[in-house]
Parts: sequence; structure tokens; C-alpha cells
Amino acid sequence: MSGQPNHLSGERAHSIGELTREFGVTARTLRFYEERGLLRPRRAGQRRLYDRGDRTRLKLILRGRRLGFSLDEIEEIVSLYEAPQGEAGQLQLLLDRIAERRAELEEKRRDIAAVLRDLARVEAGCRERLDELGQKSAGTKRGGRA
Amino acid sequence: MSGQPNHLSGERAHSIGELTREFGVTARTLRFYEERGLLRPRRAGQRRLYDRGDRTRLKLILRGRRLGFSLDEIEEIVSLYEAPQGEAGQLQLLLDRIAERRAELEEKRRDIAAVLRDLARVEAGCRERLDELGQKSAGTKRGGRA
DNA sequence: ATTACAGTTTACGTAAACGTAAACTTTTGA
DNA sequence: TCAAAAGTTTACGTTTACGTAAACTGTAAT
Repeated sequence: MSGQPNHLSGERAHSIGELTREFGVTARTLRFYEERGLLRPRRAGQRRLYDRGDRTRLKLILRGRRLGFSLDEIEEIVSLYEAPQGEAGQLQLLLDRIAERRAELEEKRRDIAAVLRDLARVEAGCRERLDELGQKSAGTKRGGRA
Repeated sequence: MSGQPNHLSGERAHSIGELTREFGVTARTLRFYEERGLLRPRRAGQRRLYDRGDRTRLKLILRGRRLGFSLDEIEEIVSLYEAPQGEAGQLQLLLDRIAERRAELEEKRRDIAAVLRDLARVEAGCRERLDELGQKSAGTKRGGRA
């Protein structure tokens, strides 16, 4: 059941404070994610110790958060990453769930493209208008009309 | 101040019920968005009437929602679409805000690419494992070993 | 020894985005 | 004409994702 004993490798584990600074989240958030089962840092007595695997998971979590997924969804997605075992039926279910997520992500991608396109249009109109103003301003300032 | 009098064009306006069915949202949601100032359908007496412009705005709102923007952010983004007027200073501010949003959107795009890439890797490993199982199964079922 | 600091648990508080129920009016089809 | 269907306002409830405060523990530096 246990993965690689990360704490035996030559990598330093991080305190909760270090994590907050590195990722720009509060300690409350990290503890909350742990309570939700999204993170499982080991302990040195009472204190939490975050190793490389925990940091990787946190990156995944924050990535999902930026994309507007709920913590439930994020949990599902992250779990996909860590379930490459199982027999044929399980694997097929996994493939199905991956396909669903992919579809959602591609919808989001289309949404992003649409917004970017619209913003580009607004920006173009904006620059056009600025150019017009620039012309008039130049004409006025340098006495172009007189 | 008034835009085009959409209700004079030859387009039908829609009831709240029609909108809910078309967009898969509840009436409560539409009223809530109106309360928040995101939508402003005109009225026929008491009842709300949504014209093409309202539907366009709603599409934008839902698009932003799918991307995980808060209603405050959505309001800001939608307002960018409808503020192509103003003098030079205003226009420059507008361009700045567009640039900010663009940056956010591109971060989201990178996040999506990363998740898609990771999912593709999991999927590949999954199919590989399925292939192995297929081999073994074939060997067993058709007596390949015996 | 004591102060400061980082971390811990426990627990109540909160903003956002609606859900849900009640009580009432208006439209509409039989 | 009249009952069902659709819409309206008002108001309290709920879930998610943390914020915030209190009270306590362990470690470090003065």
C-alpha cells in the first residue's frame, strides 16, 4: 500500500509555513485540504511535513482550482492520476472517466478561445478609436486645421 | 443612453421559462443575475421579457461561469464588451483591463493543456495495461500456453 | 526563565451562488 | 368561467471553501 518512502530520499520536507509562502495559500487552506482528504502530509510529532509528492498534489489541486473545478471534482481528477492499477473492468471505467474530464476540459478550452476572440475584437475597436483621437489631437495640437 | 430598441425589431422576446429550458438554468438563477445587475430584461407588466441582447449576455455569463470566474469578475468582463466609448484615458484603462483578463485566460489555457497532457499519459498507461491483460486473457482462453 | 514564534486543534463566522417554500397575481386552454 | 400553468415578490435555508479567533504546545533565542 505504501508508495515510495519519500522521506528516506535525499529531499527535504517542508513545513506548513514554507508551503504557504511557496504557493500563496494560507495554512488554513492546507489544513482544510487535508481534512478533505486531498492532502496527506506525514507528521513529525504534531507538525505536518510535506514532501515532494504532497507538493505535486498541491500543484494539481491549485491548477484545478484555477480552472473552476470544485474540490470534489478536483479530488476525482487527482484520483485519476493515482489509480493506474486494477483489472480490465476498472481500467475501462477509468478510461471512461478520463474521457468525460477531457470533454469538460475541451469545452473550457473552447470557452477560453471564444472570450479571447471577443476581447481581441474589443481591443481592436479600442485601438482604432484611440487612433482617431490621436489624429484629432495631433491636428489640434500642431494647428493642423489652422 | 438607450441602445437599439430590440423589441421593435422582428425578433421574438422570450419568457423566463423559455430561457430556463434553452440554457439549462433555473428561474431563480435568472432572477438572481438580474438582482446582481448582470441581466436587465424589460417587462411586460410584471413578467420579464428577454430579447436577443439579454440572451447574448446570458451566454457570456454562463461561459464565464464554466471557466470558474466569480459573478463579480463576470460582470467586469461583460462590461468590457460594452464600453467601447470614452476618451483616451478611459480607452487606455480599458486596454489595461483587457490585458489583465487576457493574461488570466492564458494561464487557464496553460492549466488546461497541462491537465490534458497528464490525462493523456494516464490514458496511455491504462491502455498499455489493458493490452497486457488482453494478451494474458487470450493466452488463457485459447489455451495459448498449454 | 521567559519571550517570541511557528504550529496545532476546536469551533464559530462568512461570502458567494443559488435552493426552496409561501403567498399571491396573471395567462391561458378547456 | 374556472382551474391549471406560469410568473412574481419576499424571505429564510444551504453548500462550498475557506476566514478568524481562542486556547494550547513545542522549539529557539535572549
